[in-house]
Amino acid sequence: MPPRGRPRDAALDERIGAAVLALLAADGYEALTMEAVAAAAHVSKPALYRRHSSKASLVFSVVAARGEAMAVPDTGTVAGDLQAALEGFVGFLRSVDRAAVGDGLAQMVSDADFARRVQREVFDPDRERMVAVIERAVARGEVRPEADGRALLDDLAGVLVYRIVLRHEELGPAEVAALVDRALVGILADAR
Amino acid sequence: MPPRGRPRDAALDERIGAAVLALLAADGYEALTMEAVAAAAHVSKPALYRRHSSKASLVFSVVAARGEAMAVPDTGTVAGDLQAALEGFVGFLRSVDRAAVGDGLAQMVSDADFARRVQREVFDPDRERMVAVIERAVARGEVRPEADGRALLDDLAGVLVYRIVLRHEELGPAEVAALVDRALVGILADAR
DNA sequence: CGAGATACGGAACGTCCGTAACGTATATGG
DNA sequence: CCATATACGTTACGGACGTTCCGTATCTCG
Repeated sequence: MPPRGRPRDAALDERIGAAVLALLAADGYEALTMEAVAAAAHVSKPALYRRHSSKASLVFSVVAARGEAMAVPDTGTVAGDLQAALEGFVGFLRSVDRAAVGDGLAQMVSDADFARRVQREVFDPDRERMVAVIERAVARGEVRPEADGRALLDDLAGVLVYRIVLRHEELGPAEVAALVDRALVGILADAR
Repeated sequence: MPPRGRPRDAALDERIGAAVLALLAADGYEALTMEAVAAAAHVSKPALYRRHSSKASLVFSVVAARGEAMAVPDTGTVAGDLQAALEGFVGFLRSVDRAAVGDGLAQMVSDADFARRVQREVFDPDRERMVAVIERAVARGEVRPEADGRALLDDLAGVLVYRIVLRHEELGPAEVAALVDRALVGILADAR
């Protein structure tokens, strides 16, 4: 059965999304206020809060909807693949508005539902795509088959978030390579 | 030469610290407001902000000053030491007020100075103490001497913060053991 | 001893988030 | 057609952070 009362106006969602992206591009997350979004989208503030329970959730929803999936590299070796993917991830983490990330992380920390949503909509899909890198390496005989690819990728994601977002480290190719080495040394087939 | 004008009253710092701890214990970080701190400490709000640039910074300063150093275990094996230390760290991360952690992380993300301070006052000292665990293992011949202990410990800290604080995972001893395994398999001396 | 610099308390202010109240509009179901 | 449920806009409000102003107090330097 369809919902009871007056349906939501889908045009408002589009205007809201466009307004968020425009304001974000113009002045960044810090200067983006809910009132400005409402005004730019020609929408009332209550209509905004009916759709998005907080500023962090609003921005996340809009950006995640437009977000592109991570590209899965194929360089021929698992080390090369991971290096390329991680450098891409590093670049992404550095390109994002820090205030937005901070607010989003804070929301994740104290709101488990929001954290699960971020996980499901952003991290899990990318991780599932990246598992192919490990599986290919196993098929090539490069990585031992009992290796836990998902756990490895989770570890790498955690370390990168920690070092780049929280510690403000400038992670260059050499540091990424060292990280890949530490992650792979235990699961490569050619025991050294 | 001593500073020019009227000196800060150290008694205020003490009253502020006591007030923060009392309010934190009573109602948690969420309910703690700057005005309540000022009132409980019999201090004006400007005096509060002269000492601490934000609520996150205030609470961090007070809590970090009372914070105890992490205990360095000595179980006889590097795996046992890491297991014990990480379980202690897990318990600590779970015992802390989530709202406070979220606010603190957000501050770290967008304020590099604050992030460095947290790093220097909390993470670095514990890490430096924990390096002894790796060095003992190297001395015993359990771990290969070229292993980078600090990098290993940073990796572990990053993964735990990511999984517990951001992903809300319930990390039991088995998961911690699996994590320790993945971290150690590459640097143990008995190549398997 | 005076001048300058800084701290203190009190009070008010600006800004922003998120919510509530109220009247109007648009859908479904009987 | 009418009752009910929900959406929408306008407006106002409450709560909290962080700042500013002002008069007063307490230091150091000349």
